[in-house]
Amino acid sequence: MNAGKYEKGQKAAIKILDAAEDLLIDEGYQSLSIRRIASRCGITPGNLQYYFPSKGILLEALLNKIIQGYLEEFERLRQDAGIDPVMQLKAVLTHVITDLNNKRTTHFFPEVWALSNHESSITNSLDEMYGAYRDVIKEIVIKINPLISEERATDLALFITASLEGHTIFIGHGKPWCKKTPSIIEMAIESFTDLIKKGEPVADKFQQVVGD
Amino acid sequence: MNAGKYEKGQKAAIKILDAAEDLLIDEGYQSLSIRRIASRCGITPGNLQYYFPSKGILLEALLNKIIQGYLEEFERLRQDAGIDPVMQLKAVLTHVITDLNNKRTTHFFPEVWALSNHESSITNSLDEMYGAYRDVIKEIVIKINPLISEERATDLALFITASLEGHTIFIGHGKPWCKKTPSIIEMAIESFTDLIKKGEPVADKFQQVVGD
Amino acid sequence: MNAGKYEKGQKAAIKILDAAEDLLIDEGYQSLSIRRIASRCGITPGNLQYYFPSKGILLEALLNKIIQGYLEEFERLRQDAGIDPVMQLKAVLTHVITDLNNKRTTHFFPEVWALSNHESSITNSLDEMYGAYRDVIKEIVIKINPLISEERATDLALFITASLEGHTIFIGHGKPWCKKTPSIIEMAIESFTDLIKKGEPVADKFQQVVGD
Amino acid sequence: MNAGKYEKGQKAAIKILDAAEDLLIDEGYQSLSIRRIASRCGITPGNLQYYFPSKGILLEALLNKIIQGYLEEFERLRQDAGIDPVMQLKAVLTHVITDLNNKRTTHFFPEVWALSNHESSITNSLDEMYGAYRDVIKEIVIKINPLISEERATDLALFITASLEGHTIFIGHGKPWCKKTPSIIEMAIESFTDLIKKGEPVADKFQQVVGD
DNA sequence: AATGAATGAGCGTTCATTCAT
DNA sequence: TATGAATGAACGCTCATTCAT
Repeated sequence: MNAGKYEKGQKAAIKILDAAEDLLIDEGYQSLSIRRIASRCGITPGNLQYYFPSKGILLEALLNKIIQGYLEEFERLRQDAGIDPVMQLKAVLTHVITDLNNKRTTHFFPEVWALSNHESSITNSLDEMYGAYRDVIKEIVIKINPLISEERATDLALFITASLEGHTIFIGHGKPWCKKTPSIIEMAIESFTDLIKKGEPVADKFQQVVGD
Repeated sequence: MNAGKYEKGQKAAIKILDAAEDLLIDEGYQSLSIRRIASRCGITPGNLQYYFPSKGILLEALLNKIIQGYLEEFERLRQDAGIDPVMQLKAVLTHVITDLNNKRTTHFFPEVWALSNHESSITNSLDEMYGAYRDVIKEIVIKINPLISEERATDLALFITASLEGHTIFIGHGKPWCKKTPSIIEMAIESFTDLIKKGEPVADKFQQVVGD
Repeated sequence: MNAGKYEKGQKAAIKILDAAEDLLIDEGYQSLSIRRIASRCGITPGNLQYYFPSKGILLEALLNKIIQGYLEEFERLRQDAGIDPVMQLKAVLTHVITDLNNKRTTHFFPEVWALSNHESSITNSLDEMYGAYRDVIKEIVIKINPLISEERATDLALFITASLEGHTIFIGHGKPWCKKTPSIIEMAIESFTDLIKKGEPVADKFQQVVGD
Repeated sequence: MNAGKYEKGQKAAIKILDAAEDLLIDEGYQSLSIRRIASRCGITPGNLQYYFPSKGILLEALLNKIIQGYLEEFERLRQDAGIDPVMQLKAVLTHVITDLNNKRTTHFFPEVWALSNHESSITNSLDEMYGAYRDVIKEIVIKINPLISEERATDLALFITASLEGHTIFIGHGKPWCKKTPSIIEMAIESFTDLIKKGEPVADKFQQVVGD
């Protein structure tokens, strides 16, 4: 990327990425063409390609930019750690689930989920973001139940974050179940807290039966 | 749709939809062009368009075909109702989560999630499918906890199915957390069963505190 | 053409030509495709091509059919010969100019004028029709002014009919000068009658001056 | 239109319009495709579309260009006003009728007449041109017969210009009556001059009869 | 840093036509 | 007679990209 060498160029690069983001959110990846991005920010395709020599490069920069926003948000969530970890979990869950209703969140993630199945270049950035996300949750999990094993905490964080992502499709922006958001938040808090407090699972199916 | 009235034509229509499905799964919606579908099944674009006069019509037929498969699966799950509803829930969760690892499931859903944000024609079929999915879960929820209200059952079904969808992105085919599938299944069973058994939530945060 | 061997086939051929005519009038030659004609009369393109093996053949049949209608009209005009040839001229002019307002007349002729510049197969039918048209006028011209030469009568008929055709574009169906039709009729009657009565022209410009 | 801002681009845009005009004249509107125009001037369809983003835009530019030529011609005719208005009328009629024999005139107008019946976007430019055309004639009409009413002058101009257009089809380039052009000119001069000099028409049919 | 110009490939779609059934 | 099926070419158009200026 040629961006960022001079101030003017930095501004132009940002303008391009902003236009690209708007386009991606508004009309989906199928409509994300160099021409349309360029025309959205009033420059020529040739000029755009000076900043981002190929569409792939632009896409990568775009994803990193958006993901960076979420990473910063996760960092903020981590630092908002109150005294009571359960309250912190509630706060995080409430925040994250509520955020699903932002058009940006609702529209951005399905696009990258789909893309990442076919373009491995995208997978890495996404994985990194989800890693940071899980770390926030994992930290809280351990605070809530310090006796838990490292691996169990990892698994719980995976289970919790993955479950939350699933709600995007149902209670996201413009989705038919929007009004159920409070109920979803309540169930999430309830079930995840219980699950964390329970700690380790019973070892296997046989024991499960015996345990009953 | 001009789909085959002779046997030969029927076969061709099926061949087209199969090729389209393969292409969608393998390379994503961005690569799903009439020309590529046609060349995949060795016919000309003109001939393809004889069967599916527009890309939109083909896409609709394709989605309905795939979704039909899932609908039939849900129907099978419902009829596999054993004596013990908890065991049935376990079976369904195990089946559904395991199925996330099928390449078809892993790749198909993110594509339609993304599409449905921008093409409302797709939303309907998808909603219908998820409705049937939720009904299967809701039925089991009520069997497990007959005292539960209609609305709570609905909410629980929404919460459970949405959560499950989220795992697609993490333990699906080719995803880095595949090996965690058994753990995810265990946590799902554990937490969803508990949540269902608990029944109605306490009304709100204030009452929560008071109730304690 | 395979049409006309059996009654059923004749009907089908007529149905096709009627649909083709409607389409030509409504949407112009650019929209006159085999497929659209076929779908207009509820048959398949393959079946249409049984009656009219190629588009050119269909077009020729279509033009002949329409032109036949005008030929019959001209024949009727000729036979409506009253006692007074001047009155007959008035009647013919009034009829012909009024007919320009028929959508069929307004739309059909520009299409064939354009076509005949590039497809000589069309020119013949059109020439034949205009020949019959001129003959009607010529006959009246001679009746009005029997002293006139054969050639002058021919020229006058050409001048009159050509002039009339020109009004199609201005006072035809949907044209901005429709309401001027009565005035146009009056001027046509006035000037053509005078011109006919005047008889032979002065031979050339020099004589014109001398003649004065 | 992206028409050339550099000299090179300007030339290309002109080259495109010239090729388009040639093609329209030579082979008719049915053959006027982006691809054929592009290949006629040795560029790619993509490049052509850089200058004229859609076929409609190109067509509009093409018609305006051609019509502009005729508008300028009419302006020249107006300014060639000699002392004697009758002589000016003769000059104009001679020029206009003679011009019908130009292939461009013979072929262009039937195409746009046909087009304008189905594409309203074309009608406007054409109407404007004919308006200017009629104005030239109207001016001369008034000079020849100053006692004439405004409305009568308008009607006469309409009658004259419309009549002239009609000859396109019969004495135009390659038409069978070409050799009659001098005779047509003579009759046009004769009859139009007389008609103008006569002035207002007798009021209605009854008076016409009585008047006789 | 930015534009104008150009390419070549691909897109969805329509077309006249052919032919087995 | 009539349909269903298939072809191959062309259509208008958009695209990512390149490059001289």
